[in-house]
Amino acid sequence: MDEIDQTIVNLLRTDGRTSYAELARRVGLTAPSVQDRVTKLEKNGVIAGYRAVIDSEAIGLGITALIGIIPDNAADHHDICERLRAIPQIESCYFLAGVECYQLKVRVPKMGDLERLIHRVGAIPGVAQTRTTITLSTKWEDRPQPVPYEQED
Amino acid sequence: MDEIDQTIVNLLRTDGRTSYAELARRVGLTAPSVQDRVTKLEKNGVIAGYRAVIDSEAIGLGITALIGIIPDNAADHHDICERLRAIPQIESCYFLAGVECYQLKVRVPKMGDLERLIHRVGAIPGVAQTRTTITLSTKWEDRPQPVPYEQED
DNA sequence: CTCGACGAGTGGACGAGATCGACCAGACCA
DNA sequence: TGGTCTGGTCGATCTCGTCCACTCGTCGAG
Repeated sequence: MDEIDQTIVNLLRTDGRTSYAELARRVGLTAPSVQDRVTKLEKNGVIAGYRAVIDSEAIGLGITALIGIIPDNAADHHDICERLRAIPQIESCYFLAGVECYQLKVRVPKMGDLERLIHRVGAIPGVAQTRTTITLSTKWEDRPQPVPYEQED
Repeated sequence: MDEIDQTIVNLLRTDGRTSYAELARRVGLTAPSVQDRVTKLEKNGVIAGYRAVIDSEAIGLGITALIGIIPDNAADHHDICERLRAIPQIESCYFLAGVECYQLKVRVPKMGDLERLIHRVGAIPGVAQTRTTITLSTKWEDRPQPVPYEQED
C-alpha cells in the first residue's frame, strides 16, 4: 500500500470504471503492472467491489428512513443480525455504542412498505423497541474522501 | 425504464465493472444497444456514477461515527448545509424529520480527529447541539436491493 | 563476493471488448 | 401511402485487457 496504490484507490473510488490503461497513464506505469496492483488490492480486501451509484428515487425507492433498535436484555445479537440481514430493504446496518445498539438505513417505495418493515423489525426476538426517522432529503451520500497518508498494511 | 433497463441497473449495481458485452449477453441484446441504454441512464441521472467499494479500515479510516445535529431557532439551513459540505470527513449527510434535523456519517483515522471534527461541526452557526454515536462495527453498508417493479421513468 | 530466488516492472502479441457508422424494422401520424 | 422517429442489428476498426517472456534491483545464503 504505497503512494501509487493510494492514487489508484482514489481514482477508482471516484470513477470505478476507469480503465487499467487510464490508471496506468495517471500513475506512470504500464497497464499490466497496474492490473497486478489492482488484483492485489482486491485480494487483500482493500477494494471490496465495484458498484454503479443509482438514484434511488429514479428506481422507485423514494423513501429513505433510519431505524434505531433498542434491544432487550436477553437479546442474542448474532441472531438479530442474521434476521436483519435477511431483510433486503435494509441497505446498511451499523452496530453502535449506545442505547440504540443498531442503526439501519432502509429504502422503500411507499409509506405502507415502511410501516410493514418497522413491524417486521420490531417483531424480531430481542428487539425491545425501534425508533424510526424519515429522511426528508439526502444532501449527499457515500462521498469518497481522499485516502489519508497511510503507514503500511 | 423498462424491464431490460432494470436488469442492467441491477447488474451494474452489484458489479459496476461489468462489460457492455457481458451485459448484452445477460439481457439478450447486442453490445452497442446496451451501451446506448447505459448512456441514456447516465444522462437521465439514474446511474449517477461508478465507485470502487473500499474497505475504510484498510486505508486508515478506522473510525466511523454518526453525528446528529440539533439546530437552534435561527438556523439558516442552506448555510449549515454548505458548511457541512466543506468538511471532507462527512461522507453522508441526511436532512431528517425530527429534533435532530441532520444526521452525518463521518470517518476519521483517530479518535482525536473525531473530537476535532465534533468541535468543528458544533461551531457552525445555527448548530445548537450535536450528538455523536460511535459505530462499533459495520455489519454491512450500501447493500444494493433489487429494483422493485417500476412503472415509468 | 557470487549465486540464485524473488518481487515489480516492461514490452510485445493476441484475443476480446468498445465504439462508430450504415442499415433495418416496427410504431405512429399526417 | 409515405415520412419520421425510436431502438435495434451488423460489420469494421481501434483500443483495451491479458498473458508470457524478459529485465532489473534487492536480499539472504553459502
